[in-house]
Amino acid sequence: MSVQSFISTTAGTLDGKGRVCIPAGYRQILAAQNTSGVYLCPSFSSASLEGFGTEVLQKFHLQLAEQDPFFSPEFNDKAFVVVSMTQLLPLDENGRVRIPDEMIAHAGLKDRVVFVGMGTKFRIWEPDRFAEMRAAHLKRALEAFNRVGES
Amino acid sequence: MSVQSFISTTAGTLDGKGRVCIPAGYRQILAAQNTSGVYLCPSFSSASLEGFGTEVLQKFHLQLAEQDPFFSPEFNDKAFVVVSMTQLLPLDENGRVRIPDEMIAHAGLKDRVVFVGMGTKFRIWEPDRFAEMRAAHLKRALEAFNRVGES
DNA sequence: CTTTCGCCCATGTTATCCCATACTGTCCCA
DNA sequence: TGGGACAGTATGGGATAACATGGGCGAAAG
Repeated sequence: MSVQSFISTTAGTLDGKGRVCIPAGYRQILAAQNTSGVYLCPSFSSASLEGFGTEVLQKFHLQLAEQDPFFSPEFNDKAFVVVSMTQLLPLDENGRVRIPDEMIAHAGLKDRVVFVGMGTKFRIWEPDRFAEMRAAHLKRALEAFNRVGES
Repeated sequence: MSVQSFISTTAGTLDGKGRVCIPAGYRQILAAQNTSGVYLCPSFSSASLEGFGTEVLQKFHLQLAEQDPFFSPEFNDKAFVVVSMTQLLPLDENGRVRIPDEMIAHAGLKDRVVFVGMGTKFRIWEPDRFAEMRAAHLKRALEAFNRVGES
């Protein structure tokens, strides 16, 4: 079995209860990682949410376990940024999660969302913000491409 | 099943009797570590309290055992800070603990608290102090992120 | 005798579970 | 090649249990 990764972007909805349905393909990947639910945390560098399975978190947890929990400042720094902001959200039997209000606020979610595959993780965006962000990305990529073409 | 760890940050309250309700998820982890109650001690590096189960304490004992118990100054320092300040607090049947007054004073707790997952342990903060601390942490993390991005 | 602590019940809120329905793509057969 | 049936998927909403929190009472301690 090959290493599965989150790809493509798919649309979804955020209902009145603050729930979103995780795409079926993503759920399969999460299940394959022995993840009961999905890990979610706000992206600290963008207005979106990051979703992933145990694979990402476990790697991080192992790093932490090697360090002294009381006397290593490094431990506290690392643990804080990622671990404290991450939540393990359970899936209901239809494959949905309830997204905490702070996260909804952080990503500026309204009633629609997009899931964006990023390989080992995926992101959840408010559609308009995502379009903006993507346009900027494409523009930069195109500029870089043209620069190479000229030389 | 993978090693459970304390993640996410959740809000809670400190009532007039000096009690806080440990989040249900944390209680499960503590129970899984065969901890009857919760170990609590003042953080010596911040204005917060540290909570953990037997796992941390055991590891700590192993570390200490490797050192010379009589002639290592380090031993005395570590042992003093952690062992002597740590208390095993019992949970009532609703999952609450009575926090000793010295600890309430140390963390500057008033009527609200936040539980901050740190992997193998968790911390209890006064919300305003936590927000301050978190802002500083995020700023540093973001700076580091941008530095990497530029190079 | 007074105060504190531990124990237990009551309540409001929130999340979890469950069912019903709409939808979409896929497959099969005409 | 088109239409229809079906299965997997997505969404909405309602009932129920779990949780967090406040308060009361009795026992033990000072």
